[in-house]
Amino acid sequence: MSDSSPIRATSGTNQEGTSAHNRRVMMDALRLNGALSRADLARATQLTKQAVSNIIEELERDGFVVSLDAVRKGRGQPSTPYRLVPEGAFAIGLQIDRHLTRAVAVDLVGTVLVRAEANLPPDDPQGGVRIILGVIEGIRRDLAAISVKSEKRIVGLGVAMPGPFGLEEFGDNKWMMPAWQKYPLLETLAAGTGLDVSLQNDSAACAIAERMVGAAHGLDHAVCLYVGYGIGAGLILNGELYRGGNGNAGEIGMALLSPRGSDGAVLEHRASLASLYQQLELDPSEPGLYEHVETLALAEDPALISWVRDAAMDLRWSVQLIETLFDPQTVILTSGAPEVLARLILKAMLPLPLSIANRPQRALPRLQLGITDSWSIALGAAAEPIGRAFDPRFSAILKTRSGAS
Amino acid sequence: MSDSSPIRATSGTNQEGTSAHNRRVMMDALRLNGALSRADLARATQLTKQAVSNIIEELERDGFVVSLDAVRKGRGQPSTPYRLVPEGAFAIGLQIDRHLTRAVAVDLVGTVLVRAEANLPPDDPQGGVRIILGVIEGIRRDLAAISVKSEKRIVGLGVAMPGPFGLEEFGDNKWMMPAWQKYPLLETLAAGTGLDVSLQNDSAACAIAERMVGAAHGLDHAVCLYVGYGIGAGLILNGELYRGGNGNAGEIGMALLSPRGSDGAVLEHRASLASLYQQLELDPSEPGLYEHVETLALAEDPALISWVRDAAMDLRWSVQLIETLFDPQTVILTSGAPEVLARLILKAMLPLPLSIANRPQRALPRLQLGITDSWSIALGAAAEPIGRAFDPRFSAILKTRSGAS
DNA sequence: TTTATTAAGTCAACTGACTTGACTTATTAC
DNA sequence: GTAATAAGTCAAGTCAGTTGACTTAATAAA
Repeated sequence: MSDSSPIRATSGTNQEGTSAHNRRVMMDALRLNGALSRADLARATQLTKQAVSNIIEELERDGFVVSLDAVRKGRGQPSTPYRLVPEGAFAIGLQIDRHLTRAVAVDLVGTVLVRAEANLPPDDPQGGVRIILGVIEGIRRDLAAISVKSEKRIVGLGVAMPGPFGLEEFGDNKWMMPAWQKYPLLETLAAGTGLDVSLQNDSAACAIAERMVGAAHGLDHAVCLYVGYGIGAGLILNGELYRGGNGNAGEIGMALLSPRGSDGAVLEHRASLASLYQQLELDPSEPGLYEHVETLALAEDPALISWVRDAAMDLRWSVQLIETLFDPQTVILTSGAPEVLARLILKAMLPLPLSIANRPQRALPRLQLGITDSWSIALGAAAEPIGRAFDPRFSAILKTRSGAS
Repeated sequence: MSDSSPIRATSGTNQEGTSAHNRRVMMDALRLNGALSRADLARATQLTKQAVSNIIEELERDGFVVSLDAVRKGRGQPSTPYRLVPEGAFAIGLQIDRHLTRAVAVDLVGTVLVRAEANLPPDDPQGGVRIILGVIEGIRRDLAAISVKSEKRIVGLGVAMPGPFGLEEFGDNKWMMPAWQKYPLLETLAAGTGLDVSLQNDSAACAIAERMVGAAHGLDHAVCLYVGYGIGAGLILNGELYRGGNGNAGEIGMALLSPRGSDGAVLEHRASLASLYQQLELDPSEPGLYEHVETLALAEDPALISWVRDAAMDLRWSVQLIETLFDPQTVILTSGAPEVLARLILKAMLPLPLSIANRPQRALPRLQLGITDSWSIALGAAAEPIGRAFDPRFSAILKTRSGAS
């Protein structure tokens, strides 16, 4: 059938959607609050005790939750708390960078169980994908050694790489990895692994990681400012990653620094690690770069400190911008740089400019340091399929179009 | 019961939620596509013909939809299209500004049926609210004269006024109307009208209006740049107004123009109507201001044109910022100014700077003019309760906490 | 040491919104 | 004319959550 109906509408839903949502709600509540009894869950989710009982029973049968010892607390029958079973699900996360790839396997609660990395030939997606598939295979083997049933419980493969995606105008930007942009990466990986594959940019991955196990845990409105080779903002809005109309929301590195600047200078020209490398005349493809920068930061190298001071000026402006436009509960600074450097940058960014975030009673700091670990992007990539499979969200309730052809 | 449980969780749902969602989906589909048959609706929403039939029957009984004449189109039984009944619901919208208030009544499809305005005493919420309640009463009387059943079918009262809300730090900004910020406005209006009351800022109201009947109709990602006494961005993200963690998202007028500017200049210092009035030495409280500005704009007054040129520089920067951070399908320029002036500003903003919105095949212009009508804010305010009552959204599926006290 | 109170959790029948599959109706194409 | 096609209905079926009574197990009070 070549029936391409122009009618646009939101999907309807039915009992399946209800049930799927309620399962997600249960698991989300356990993730957020730790162990909870059926009665606790009933109160928290507004469902009846009976409904919760049925759902928990099913989740237990499916291996997603287990009961703990009953606890006595005051009058009444003791309650039996339930908690998530980490081995209930796994996901694989893949970071693809210019010169290397990192892959991790995580479990349902976001613990990294296996990790592996490999170098990538520059600008050669075909060769790169061969290497990547090998790495993933290794990860899966190691994971199977840890948990026998893991293969059946892998919910997906998340990929993170530098964005933006789908543009052709910015050909001069080396960090966009043009060769990779044109390559049918997702399809190839899906075919090669048999897994559902999803794609995020680096900063989105960081944001997802922060929400699952970091500073944004349990927050519904948080922005993750990622300072890497480029600069991006990962947006958690209404408890979910926001991607924008074309999947490129949050590309704050491309924000013009000033309305009047004739040079068209953008944030990442001055505050990204690329600009640091340039200023210090370092070769980004050099293997020992990370350690070298770490050493310089520890030694408070004057040239590096000078860059930090300049970059921090621009970054504090970008935080004000983020607060002004998104009004998040907190902004999280993450980076592909060593933790020492990230701390130096954060310190140099304070005090922050006045913004609508200056409110009398703040529960959270305006700016805080996120996960500073070179595996955080791969972790975030892996967290995405977990979230997609288990977090409560609108799209999970809706019926999905089934028939293809 | 003083039971303030610290357990946080998303609400669960049940058949009521399913049914409520599906009703909303039907009405949304009819709003977006015009008249549709039951079979069309079934295909579009993925529900079965039978489910659609039941829901439509119920909606027809409740007076939200009616059938049209059957239409023959090719082989098969002719289909009976249904459309929304405008008189199915009404809402009242209220704009509160420094010196005046405007109120409108709209119907289910966003047609303005009644309008009224009145002057407000400056900085006197108590006296102001008395006037406002009188205006609303008049509106309701006029509406009842048009549609007998209207009183039973008013779904809410939407209020729009300049933001941001809930801050105390920016005491010097006259346009924030500090006296009004402290006054328990919503409670008083709810008590005085017996209606559900909601609050938005001006730019959010504009965005809601654009989505219901303007340039953002049917779009899920659009940003409305509102140039009024202040400047704000109304954010439609994932098909819904985004409010941020504290309800102040989109306050782009407070964005710092540059990381290095020692003066802390923000966008609305230079590009808002307040800055225009200041530069032309006009008194904002003068009654004939709107017409005066219109005359100047029509005459292409040099001083005004000079301001337009300067403001446009800053505004095109802000559009680039919006595109970079939100990646919307389109940006809509709206204004409290006369249409001539808005057109002058828009023209002066072109060409727009390079951004991620420069994509090969764009369906929509990057920037377009929105509703330029001094009643658009009141219209948007009125559209909010309609959307809240009838648009498909996540929160409408979830169970709501019932018991209080 | 009872006995009352409180709270967790289960049982079994019920409800209601969508689904299923067969059927009716009304057109057009051959 | 007859077949094909599509809209829409009928009536029984399914299933997830609801309801209200009940059971269990603990603490507080008499």
